[in-house]
Amino acid sequence: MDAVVEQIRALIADAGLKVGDNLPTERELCTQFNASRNTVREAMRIVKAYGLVDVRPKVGATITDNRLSRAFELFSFNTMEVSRKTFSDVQAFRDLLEVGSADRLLDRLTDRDIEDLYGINNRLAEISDIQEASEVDYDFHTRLISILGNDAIMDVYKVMKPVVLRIMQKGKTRRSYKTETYSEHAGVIDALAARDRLAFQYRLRSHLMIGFRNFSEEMEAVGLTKASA
Amino acid sequence: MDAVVEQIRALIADAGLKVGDNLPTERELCTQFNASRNTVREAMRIVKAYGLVDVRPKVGATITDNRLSRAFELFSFNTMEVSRKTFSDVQAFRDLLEVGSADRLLDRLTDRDIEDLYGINNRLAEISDIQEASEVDYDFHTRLISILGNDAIMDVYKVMKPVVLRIMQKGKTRRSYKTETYSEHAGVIDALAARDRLAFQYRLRSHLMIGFRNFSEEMEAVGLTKASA
DNA sequence: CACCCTATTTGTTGGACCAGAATCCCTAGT
DNA sequence: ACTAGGGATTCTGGTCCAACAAATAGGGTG
Repeated sequence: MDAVVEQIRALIADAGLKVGDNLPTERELCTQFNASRNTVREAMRIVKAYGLVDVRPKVGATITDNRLSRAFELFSFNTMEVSRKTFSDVQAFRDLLEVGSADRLLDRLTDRDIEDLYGINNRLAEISDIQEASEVDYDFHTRLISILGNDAIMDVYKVMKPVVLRIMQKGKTRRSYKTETYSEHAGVIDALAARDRLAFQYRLRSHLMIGFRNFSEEMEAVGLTKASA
Repeated sequence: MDAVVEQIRALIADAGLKVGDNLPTERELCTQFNASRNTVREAMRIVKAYGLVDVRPKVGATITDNRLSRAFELFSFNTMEVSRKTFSDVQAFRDLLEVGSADRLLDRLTDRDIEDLYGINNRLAEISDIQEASEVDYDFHTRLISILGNDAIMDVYKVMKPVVLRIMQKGKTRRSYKTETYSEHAGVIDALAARDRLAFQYRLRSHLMIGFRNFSEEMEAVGLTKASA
């Protein structure tokens, strides 16, 4: 089996396959490697897990390079012992990612982005569940990051999702997301639409700080220095 | 199938299995998940590829934690060069992390940090191997990041290490790290020591750009202009 | 041009057998 | 009677096979 994995790797290397090219079909690989389809499939799953190929029905295995994504995903399996320091580190990280990338963000910003952001934010008005509201909040920030077009940053943001969601949920227990979170987001988008970098950074940073401050007080009040897995 | 992977992960988490414990046998998991053995096996290969379990004949799947080493293995595969988009995304990410955090960096900077950075950089002078020089280069930037005291950022930087090393190696093939890399680093540290934020940002950004530009030319020379999907 | 149909390919199932490691049990020696 | 050794048994992952389900790309038809 490991031999088949090695053969697939060798095939990719020897054939000089580039991103976008396709591997032979599973059944072809069976005859080529003198192995059963199950064995070839198991090997292919490994190669896929390594982020080297993307396999779709009817189309086969296409060469990709998602290795960095996989590497980050490995950390999402983390035991997730969410300490207070983890929260504060993640929040500082978010500030760096979202506020710090303002220049490039404005460079790449399109009208479509602004529409989408308004659309996502409007979903907040029709929600009555904190859990769901946090998801929307997360979607908003993810969509913001996506403007950068940087897969590495997106992957990292996705990995942090569980922690970010917890921060958001805690932050929303003490205030109304329908008014405060909504208007804060709207202010951020308005600044974007006006291409006002300073306003964007100020409002976004304030938004991040407010949520986290509420969350911090919450933690101290309940005495939660550690959370679940 | 992906569902089975998720079920296995959930099983590990919910049962509170620790390293050294064993999962149920494949056949047991079949009945438990209502899936065929082949499907369970494919899922198990993925979990194994993620470094979460170590599976041996007759003994079953034992919980382990090889995730970090797996993350590095992803890139030690010589089957494929890291894609250009991955490189450029990572480099942009580094710029954001290192240059963008200048404010907080200067806030937390201590004399000890500066000493350490000079010390690391001085190691460059006694090195004749590009591989080793890249390690020192990486150590320098890691030490810089460490000033932030942010574990989340440090973890991300560590995961990117293989890619960053490749960028550095490529960048060093065309110039002398003993003179150029060394003096660029020294300039960055000097700016830090003088608490000159603008100089720090300018020099660090230039340093990052130079390495990447050299690398880009290298790739184009070989004809690798294609990006990932 | 839009719609549908078919052939191809991956996804999943159930079964079978093999090799080897762990375990149990029987035997022989003390 | 007790223990150590060795062999038989059993259990488990590893591989293979044949068939069907589901998805979909690509062609054919109106």
